[in-house]
Amino acid sequence: MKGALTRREAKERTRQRLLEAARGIILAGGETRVSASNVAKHAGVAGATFYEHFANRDDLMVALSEQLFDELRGQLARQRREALEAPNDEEILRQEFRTPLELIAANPDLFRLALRVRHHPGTPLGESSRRLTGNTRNDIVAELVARGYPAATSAERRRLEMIADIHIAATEVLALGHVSGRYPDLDELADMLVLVTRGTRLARSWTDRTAATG
Amino acid sequence: MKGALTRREAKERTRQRLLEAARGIILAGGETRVSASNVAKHAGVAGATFYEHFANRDDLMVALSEQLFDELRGQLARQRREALEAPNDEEILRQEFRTPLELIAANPDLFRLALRVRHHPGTPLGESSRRLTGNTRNDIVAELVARGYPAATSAERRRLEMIADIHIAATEVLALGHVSGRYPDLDELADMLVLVTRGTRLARSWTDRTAATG
DNA sequence: CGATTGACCGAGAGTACTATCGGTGAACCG
DNA sequence: CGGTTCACCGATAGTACTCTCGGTCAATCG
Repeated sequence: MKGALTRREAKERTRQRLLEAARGIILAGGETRVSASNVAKHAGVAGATFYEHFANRDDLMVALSEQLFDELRGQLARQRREALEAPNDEEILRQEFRTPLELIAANPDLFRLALRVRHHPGTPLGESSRRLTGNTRNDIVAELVARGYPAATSAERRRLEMIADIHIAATEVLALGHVSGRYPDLDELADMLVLVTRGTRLARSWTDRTAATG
Repeated sequence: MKGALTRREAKERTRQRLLEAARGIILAGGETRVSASNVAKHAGVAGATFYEHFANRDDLMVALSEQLFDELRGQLARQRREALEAPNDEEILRQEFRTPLELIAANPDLFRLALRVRHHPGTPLGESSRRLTGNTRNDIVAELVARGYPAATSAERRRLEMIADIHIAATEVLALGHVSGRYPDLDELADMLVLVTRGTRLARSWTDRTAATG
């Protein structure tokens, strides 16, 4: 049962070794070093074996991208759902910022990777990273609607997206400061992010005045 | 004077052709296609000629990085200085957001490039992009101090950096939405960014309570 | 004008990677 | 147990790139 693996098990094990090798290389910041030959070398298999498991480099990247960000996406969604069940007071809002901050702080390499590849169009990693942000934005918009923000007109919905974008961007930039060592205290970051919501909250009372400000 | 170039002029012209070719390739999103041979081909010179002008690929990237972001950095600094001379009312704050938004909207490829390379450590483009953000952050911190935000303790100065980070991140994420076609109205974006400052402004009255929130 | 310099070039050696092909031996199956 | 399958491998053709070297010829200089 242990020393004797079936062929199928052995092959799956090799595939995971290849994925792990690629994951290690890429989280260490070596996107460009993720080549079929280099991944095979790190996984301890011959170069030709790589092509028994993946059609080409891109095929590996697709599989890896999903594996890399899927877990993070799941955790974020779950934490957000849990927070939504609680009463709607200030401390809960604060927790809603704390949990993603903690998640990021626990996975700094993965977070840096997400930032690094986000604006790379046409790459599997970029797609996956943007999907993560897109999901989060949708969740936040839904929550804003639940909190009573207007979403009747397209202008109002666009504004909710803007607010969500700002909340995400603010969270990320402070989290980056944290993993870079500049902002050590997560509580302070969460407090600051709550203040941001105090500002964006004011948009709730905007009348619909499509570009009629000047 | 026109058909007859001195040797020095001709060489400088070839160098600029190489830089322009590289610029074109890179702004089109082809970082990986910026190779000595490809740049030479696009510039219409032989591959060997590349090495008459640059020691290697990285040498070109250093020169290109400075050229690419220096102009932008200069424009940003100038606009910020102009805005600071005006009286300190709401409309001026709004203009301080509008001008960078307009600058970004006028240079979408350059903006996307800056985002794309920002988190790439050890590359000349990354360095240059981060230097741009760093300058902007310093400018904003200085302005916050001028507006009366406390900056006596290191905790207070750190908070000013956090606020500056948030203002930059919010500006950038909305600008990205604009160049992506999601947020067409720059006025609306500027209004939203002013609201963000209404939130972060509340941190001005924080007493110094180093991680003493819970 | 005659000699020299140097900007440019073609050719090519060296390197790294992709993807394929035929072979090998252990797992698998009847 | 004997034949078959297939996961893995070594070798290698093909591609793209880096960087160098020696040659060419017009600009430059005395």
